[in-house]
Amino acid sequence: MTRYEKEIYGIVSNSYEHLTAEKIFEELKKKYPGVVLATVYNNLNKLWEAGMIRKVSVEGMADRYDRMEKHDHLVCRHCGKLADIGLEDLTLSLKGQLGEFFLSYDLKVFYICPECRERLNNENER
Amino acid sequence: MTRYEKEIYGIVSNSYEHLTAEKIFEELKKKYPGVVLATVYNNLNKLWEAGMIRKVSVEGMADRYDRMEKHDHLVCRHCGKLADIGLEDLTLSLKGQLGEFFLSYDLKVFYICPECRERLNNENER
DNA sequence: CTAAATGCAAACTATTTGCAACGAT
DNA sequence: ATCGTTGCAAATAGTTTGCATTTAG
Repeated sequence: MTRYEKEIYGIVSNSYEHLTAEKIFEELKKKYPGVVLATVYNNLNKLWEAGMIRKVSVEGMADRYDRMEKHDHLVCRHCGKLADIGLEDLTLSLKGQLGEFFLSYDLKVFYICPECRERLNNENER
Repeated sequence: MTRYEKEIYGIVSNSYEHLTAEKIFEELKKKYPGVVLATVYNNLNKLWEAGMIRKVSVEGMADRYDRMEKHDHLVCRHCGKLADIGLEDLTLSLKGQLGEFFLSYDLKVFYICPECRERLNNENER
């Protein structure tokens, strides 16, 4: 594992935010000002292919990177922000339905986040 | 509803494939050779925002457009192809866990599709 | 010493936007 | 006459690639 790979893995897997490549790049630059964005992308892809980090894709937004630890995502339909949520594990049920062909799953739940809800309420009251 | 909107809605909602904007564009051109890709994107977005079609986003691939009818997706981790699958409906369970804030959910199941499985097997036997 | 990792710039893909012309009410 | 729709070209965002250079085992 190279310097950057290790560093990027650390950033992604220790964060509870859902960082874009750009954010990770900014973070990494604090310690290694010389690093370029392409290197970040290359390492993110390597880590993803090695199954060490997750990539989270939501229509219209840049991909986010996330720690592996099992959890699902809430996605605000208003502002696009992600939040973690631990829902019932579907693995067994899916394995039952699909057999050994099952690899993994990705469950996203759409909602309106508390901040957006509040904002919308305020706008309506006026 | 405009000509193109209607046409595009028809293409997407009558197809069991998971079409990209590009494919829809090609389809539409057969009937309306003058249409441009930007118009397709604009109409797809309008339809999506109106809740009339789905947009399916998988990391690294162009977005796919799909009919609304409730179903989940199998995604091949090898070739990226999508397939429909009807899994147990999670709506009630999620509403129970999240309350009225719940809007909808998106469940993708990753696997290796039959074609890729076969291809991989053949390669191994050699 | 060698192979892999990095920097850099350029390429590329998917998608969106601004604006002028057009078309339907 | 007006307002939304379209064509067009250009812009943008996100991401990948090729190649020369550097770095690490």
